[in-house]
This record gives sequence, structure tokens and C-alpha cells, in this order.
Amino acid sequence: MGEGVEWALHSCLNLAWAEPGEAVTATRLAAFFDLPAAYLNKQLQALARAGIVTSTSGPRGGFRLARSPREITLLDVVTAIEGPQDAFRCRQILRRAPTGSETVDYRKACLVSQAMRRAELAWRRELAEQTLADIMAAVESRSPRTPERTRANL
Amino acid sequence: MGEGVEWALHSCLNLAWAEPGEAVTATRLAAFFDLPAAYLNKQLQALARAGIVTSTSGPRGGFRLARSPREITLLDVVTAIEGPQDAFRCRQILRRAPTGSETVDYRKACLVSQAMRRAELAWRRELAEQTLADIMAAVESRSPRTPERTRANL
DNA sequence: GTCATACTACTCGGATAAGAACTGTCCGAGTGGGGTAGG
DNA sequence: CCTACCCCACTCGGACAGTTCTTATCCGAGTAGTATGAC
Repeated sequence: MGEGVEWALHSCLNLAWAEPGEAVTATRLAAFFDLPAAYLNKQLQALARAGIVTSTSGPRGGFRLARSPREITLLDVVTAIEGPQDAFRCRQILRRAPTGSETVDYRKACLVSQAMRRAELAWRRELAEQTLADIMAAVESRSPRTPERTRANL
Repeated sequence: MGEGVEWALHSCLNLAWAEPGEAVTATRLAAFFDLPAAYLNKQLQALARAGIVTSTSGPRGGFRLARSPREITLLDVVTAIEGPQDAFRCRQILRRAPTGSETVDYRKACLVSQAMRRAELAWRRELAEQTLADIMAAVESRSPRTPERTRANL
């Protein structure tokens, strides 16, 4: 799994803690975590394409969350960065086997594929059940100063 | 996730269906699925290093399962090929943040990391709960001729 | 006929390239604000 | 003083290299069986 997922998740949290009306530039987000700004910008573009954040060009521009943190799941962010395809994708190896058939879709028929798919669904479910708001609440419960400190250092 | 995982899983099934005393060479397994033999051999080596299969050199050599299919989980095979490290590994991005500390292990403290870890644990649990024997039983239930047909075509 | 020996064919095992994906960088298109000149 | 226009700095967006990981290939070490020749 790519490193950009971690960047995107933390950036989304910072965007959620930022001033509501204010857009945050990729440069400021990158400076916060000491990351390469241009590459972080690339990840944020992926979030924008997925409709998780909105982008504004020009002065006073930047990124902001497209909707409430309660409406953004961790799965949304991961999918936006990593892409929608499964980690395990069945190449239908059985199709070329002597016991196989050319007309069967082994992505659904193959029991190995089914088992791997079931595991990935469990993974997706866990990620889909947690929203950015959940993480924010947990962080603020542990460190109540986080929102203001984040705003101050952005 | 690498393609070798699929190869390894299906190869293990074929090894399980093969004649008990007989070793199967990488070449024969590769021919069965029409795969590059040398590269499949590499994956089988990984399985051997993980103790899932045993290898024998020379004529009449090859690979065979190191233990009963009931004692081999899908997670064992996946871990042998992909390695033991998690797909999402926390780079401790918070350490360099203004609000962060150098002395904290954010791989455990960061709530984002925890959430991702929880999801991966769910994924691992699903894979650990299914053994090769389970898959074999399900396949044989659907196509009872599979064991003999596999032996005949190996 | 039997045994020891050398040979050959076969298989794994690791070292070695080719390709793809991820990571990182750069410059251009568009935008909004501020300065400036005219009314 | 107010307004309209122009210029400029700023930001995103996509196109362009560097690096790491996956995929693929090749050749050597070791082994078991076999043929051969001596006893």
C-alpha cells in the first residue's frame, strides 16, 4: 500500500480541524508534516477527483473538505488514493488449466478468489465503519488542544 | 498485492491433491497453469522457507506439502509470499509535525495507524480462519472429480 | 552374477536483467487581489 | 474621492524524471538413478 494513504488521511484530519471558511494550500499542509509539497499536492488532487475535497486555484485558494467529516469514511480516502480495484485481483489462473473452461468467470467461480474477496470485504467494512469524525473525536478526547494547536501551526 | 499469491495458493491446492508420497516439480505445476516455470519456482521457494512445503532436489524431486492441508491457513500462504509486514505501514508522519514528539512511537499511539491496523487484523482473521482443507472440501463438493483429474493432469 | 564406481540427467537455489509502479520534481493555465491612472 | 483597468503573485493541475519493488530469466550446486566395468 502506498505511502500517500497516510499523508491523505492526516491531511484530511488537518483540513477538518482548519478554519471552516478557509482553504488550506498543499504547501502549508506539506510544511506541517515536513513532506514534499508537490507530491502531496498530487495526492490531494486524487482526493479532489474522488469528491472528498474541493480545490480552489489562485490566491486565497487551496483545499477544503467537500462535506462533513461525519460523511467521510476511511475507506473513502483509501479508495481515492489506492484506486477502486482490490488488492488481490484474480487473474483467472484456472482458465488455462486442463481442468478449466474458457467460458467461466473464475473471478466469481474460483473459491480461492472468493476467500480472498471475503477477507478484503472484512477489511473494507472495518474502514467503512470509521469516519473522520470518529477519529477526530478520539483524538480530541485524548488531546483536547489538538484543534486549536493544529489551526495555529497550519 | 503480488500475483504470486494466486499462483502459490493454487499450487498448494494441487500439491494437496497430488499423490501423497510423490513430489511435484515446479515445471509440472507451471505447465498445469501455463505459467513461467522459473518464476513459479521462486514462489515455491518462498513457501519452502516459510515451512509450508518441503523441497527435494534431483531426479524424482520436487515439492510436497510440509504438513496436512488442515494445518495450513490461507494467511500462512499469503504471509509466506507477501512477507510479514503490514500492507499499511505507519511512517510516523506525526513525529515531524509541530504537535508531535520525537519520543512517541506513533505506530501504536497514532489513531489513524490504529484504525488501519484494526482493518488489517480483520483481513488477517478472515484468512487465518480458512485452511487449505476447507477450500479443498468446498471444491470437491462442487466438482467431486477434481482430485483425480488434477492428479491425471499434473 | 555381484558390487563398486563413474556418469548423466534432473531439480532446486540463488544470482542476474527487464518492466512496472510508486515516489518525487518541474513548469504552465487560471485566478483573485492590489496597485495605478483616469474621471 | 471613486472607479475601472491592468499587472502580478499565488495556487492548482498535469506533464516529466528518479527510485524501489515486482516480474521474469538464466546458470550453477547438488542428487538420485543408471550404465559400465572389474572381480
